[in-house]
Amino acid sequence: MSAQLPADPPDADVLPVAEGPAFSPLYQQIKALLVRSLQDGEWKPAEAIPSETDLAQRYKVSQGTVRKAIDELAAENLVVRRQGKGTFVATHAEENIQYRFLRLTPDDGPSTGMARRFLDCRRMRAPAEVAKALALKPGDSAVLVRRTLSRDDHPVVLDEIWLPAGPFKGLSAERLSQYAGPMYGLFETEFGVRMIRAEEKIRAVAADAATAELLEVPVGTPLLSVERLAHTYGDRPVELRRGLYNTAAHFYRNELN
Amino acid sequence: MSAQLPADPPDADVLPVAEGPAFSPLYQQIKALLVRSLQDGEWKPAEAIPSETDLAQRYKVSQGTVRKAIDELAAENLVVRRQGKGTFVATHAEENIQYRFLRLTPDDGPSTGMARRFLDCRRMRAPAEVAKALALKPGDSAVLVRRTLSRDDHPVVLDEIWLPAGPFKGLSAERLSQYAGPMYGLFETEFGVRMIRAEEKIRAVAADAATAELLEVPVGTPLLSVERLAHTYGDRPVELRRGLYNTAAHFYRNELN
DNA sequence: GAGTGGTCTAGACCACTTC
DNA sequence: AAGTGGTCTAGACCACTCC
Repeated sequence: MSAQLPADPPDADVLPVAEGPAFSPLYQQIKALLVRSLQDGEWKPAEAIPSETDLAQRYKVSQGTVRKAIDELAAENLVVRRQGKGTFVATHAEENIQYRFLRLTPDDGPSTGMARRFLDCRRMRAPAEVAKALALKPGDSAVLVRRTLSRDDHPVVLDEIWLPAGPFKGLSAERLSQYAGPMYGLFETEFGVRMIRAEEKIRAVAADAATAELLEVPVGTPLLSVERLAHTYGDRPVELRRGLYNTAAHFYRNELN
Repeated sequence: MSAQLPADPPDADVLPVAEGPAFSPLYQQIKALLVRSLQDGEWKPAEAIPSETDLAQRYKVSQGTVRKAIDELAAENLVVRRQGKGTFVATHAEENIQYRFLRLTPDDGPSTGMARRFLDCRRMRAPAEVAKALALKPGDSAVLVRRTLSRDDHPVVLDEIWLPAGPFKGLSAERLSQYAGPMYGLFETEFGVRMIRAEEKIRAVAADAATAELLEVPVGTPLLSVERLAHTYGDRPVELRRGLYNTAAHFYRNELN
């Protein structure tokens, strides 16, 4: 448990080793260890992690300290607590909320399902800005996926998705089409890449000719441009996505606190 | 502390009164009491609330229970903790982050200040949709404020802000202009209305003639339409705002978890 | 040094799920 | 009944701020 573990709690005259700049509380160290285990795949998505008491024994700390570590993981949506059952690794597959990261809502009624259509899936050298965003070496190759999402037979979203070719070897339009759930579910189960967190930059843009045709709107129609950079464990960027949303009958919802 | 307080903690044979449907943990009850005190103005914005030990005595619970209540208030940004100093009521005035709710970021460099210009401030009967959003009775009057925000002398945001006339009696363009900080700071200190939480609906729209002139863009330019409903304590809606953002050199940033 | 929030422990009991 | 997360307590000590 590193330098600063009390070992036997009170009045041990082993002072915490003040080794320079860092101080991190015990529960943060435990949290880091848990994240490591998640990252290493010790517990798979949708599986239960050990109980709090088990973990407390394993790390030689009190149950309350483990609890606080897990509390933070739950707040970050890395795990899900279920009273009486256990604590489970979060997953994008088999989620009731079909698209955890998609903030698009229809003007009327709640979110019904959307039909996916894959236009394209090909490998190429990553363009400079993609390489930069995904922290690829210049010359590394990337996968470009293009697809639309439709509601009631009308296309609403056009996505252009860039992925590093390395981890996503074997990704194809067929694989994508065959898989039933959300794309991030496929990434998780087939490629071992879990999306944890993302940042989006949103703008208003005019539809160009190609986009206009695919979204079935006049050229120049204002569209929402949503540029997403998604990260996996350790804040490593693993997907750059640009979505164009037709907001004639939908809106992007957000909560401010 | 209502029905379900153990009184003397373990093995009191006073069983919790199972009165129907609700069960709420002690710390939630404490939290509700604290919110009530905030709402009633017992502690003013930017003031310190009593220490955890004081509150524990006052409510006859342990310090840990008070702590958990305050933890949640801090997570909801109702209060701010500062180690060694105390816990303070959150405020929109005197905040380092000038605009807590404004998600607009310049493409280059960090967020510098924006220049405000008030175009309009007048009272009128609330239009139907405004009345509905703000839960006003039909015929109630509302205040409409219109303003722009500029960076480097270029207008970037055009806001149209609807407020219930009742709580905002005396609001005028002069008052707005004279006040230095963010508008929500004025609302807080002058009208006792604190903005706690907001929901935004975002769309892409084309600039109409009037908007185009104010934002100095060609008619038809795609703009971000940001419709915000802001709430005060108890989730009561108190502001409906529609902003039009020129996203040529700025973007709306968002974090997904 | 006194006061405040922050961490950690140990133990009891409650609520929920499963067998 | 057993196992899990959830609540609550009591007490000790640490880190930070201010005087």
